[in-house]
Order: sequence, then structure tokens, then C-alpha cells
Amino acid sequence: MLIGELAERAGTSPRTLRYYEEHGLIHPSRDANGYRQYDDGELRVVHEIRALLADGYGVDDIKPFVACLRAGNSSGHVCPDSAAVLRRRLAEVDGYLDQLTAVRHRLQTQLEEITCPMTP
Amino acid sequence: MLIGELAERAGTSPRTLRYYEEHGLIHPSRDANGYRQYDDGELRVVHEIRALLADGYGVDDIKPFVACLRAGNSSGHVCPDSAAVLRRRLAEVDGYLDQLTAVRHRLQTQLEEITCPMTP
DNA sequence: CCTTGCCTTGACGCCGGTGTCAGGCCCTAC
DNA sequence: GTAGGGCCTGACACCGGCGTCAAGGCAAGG
Repeated sequence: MLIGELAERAGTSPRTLRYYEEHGLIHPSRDANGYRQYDDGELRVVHEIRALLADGYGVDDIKPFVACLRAGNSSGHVCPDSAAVLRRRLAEVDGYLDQLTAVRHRLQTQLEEITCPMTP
Repeated sequence: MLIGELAERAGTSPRTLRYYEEHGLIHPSRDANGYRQYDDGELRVVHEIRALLADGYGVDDIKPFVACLRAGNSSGHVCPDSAAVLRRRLAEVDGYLDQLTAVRHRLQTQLEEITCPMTP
């Protein structure tokens, strides 16, 4: 499978696939032409990558998941390295949630002060 | 007050104050030298700007708040334009919270599957 | 032979708030 | 006069996941 076909099947672009390769996430072989050649399993890997990116992971975080999938596991999340990233990411997300929640409280308070001003 | 002094008093840098000016948030007068001259009220304005930025607003969102403060209000939040931004921002924040919450659920599920795998 | 369409590498653009450097003016103190 | 510090403008760097354009190779069909 050439890069264009994989890109279309994965719902993305050749540029994006080359970017993933550049960052060590996929390693296609090469035809005699120099064209990248992908086997069918890579489709699954690309889907995993895109799902993780959509969840806010950075490309570097994703490497362990891909390695785990490639090692033959049915899910990329079950390996120790992946789990470590999961825990770190969970802490990050909790931090963001705390910040956003605080901001939300301030927002709501400010809106209430407008519609129903305090009389101190 | 020159830019260096205001920067120090506001806990930021001259570069940052020039950036705010470039984006229409502050309008210092000029000495005969060409040096920017700030009066004491600007300190309050800069604090407001920085508080809003820290809460995730963009510089363009902040203009109404500054205008509201400058109009003599004790808070920058009480004017109609500010309130509109507040409501828009509240919706944004709620969106982010929803996304992050969904991600958090997935994370927790995935971690549980590791430590306590399902036996289907 | 020429077009068409895929592929290749390389490189710049974006976004936003700031850091930082370059080159030069202003003022004070020695 | 000169050294030092603050000011000025202008412009590039950053980060990250791509979009997009450039210049060129390869294959197939007319």
C-alpha cells in the first residue's frame, strides 16, 4: 500500500503520515522507486495514533503505545511504558480540570455579580 | 512613570507592556524624549489584563474589560460588552471541560483495564 | 513524446504571548 | 569625553501538528 492509499483509508493526509514517520511512530519499507510501502497492519497503528492525538497526547507520548501495539498486544495501553504515560497524562488532565474549574467558578461569580449585584 | 517601573510594579516586562499597547490595551502618553509615560491608574489596568490572560482570555477578548475599567467602573466586568465576552468564555470553558472530562473517563477506564483486566 | 498523477525531499507558514537580540538615542555621573 | 543604564523600534525564536508550495523523479496511457 502506498502513502496516498493509507492516508485516505486513515482519513488523513500523506503529509501527516510523513510527519509521524519523521517522529519515529511508523517505519514503512521502501519500494525500488523509493516509494514508501505500508502493510495493512499500519492502518490500525495510524488509527491509534490519531485517537491518542485527539485525546491531547503529544507525538512523543505516543511512541510507547505504538511499540506496544507492534509487540502484538491487542491494545496499545497494556504495556508498562504505556501505563506510565497514562498515569502521567491523567495527572495532567486533572490539573487542567482543576484550572478550568477554578476559571469557571470565577466566571459564574462574575456573571452573577452583574445580574444580581451585591449590596455590601 | 516609565515603562521599566510599571513593568516591575506589575510583575512583568517592558516587552509585554509594549505588546499590550500594540494590541490596543493601553495608551501611554509620550515624554518629549519619546519615552512612554504611564500614570498610576495604568497599574490597575495591567493587573486586570494579566489576570484575564491567566484565565485563558485572548488579548482581543480583553479590550472591553479595559474599556469598562477606564470608563470609571470599579470592576471591568460590569459593562454589557464585557458580559457578552464572559458568557462566550463560559461556553468555551464548558466545552473544554466536557472534552477533558471525556478524556479523563477514557484514561481511567484504560488504567482499570490494565490493573484489573476484563475476562469476557 | 507528452500529459497526468502519484511519489520524493525540503522548507516556510500558522497561532499567541513573550524572550531576546540588534542597533541606536537620551540622560546622568564621573 | 565616556561609561553605564534606561529607553526606542524592529524583527526573529519558540511550540506542535500539520497545510502548502516548490522542484523534481517515476509509471502508464494517449
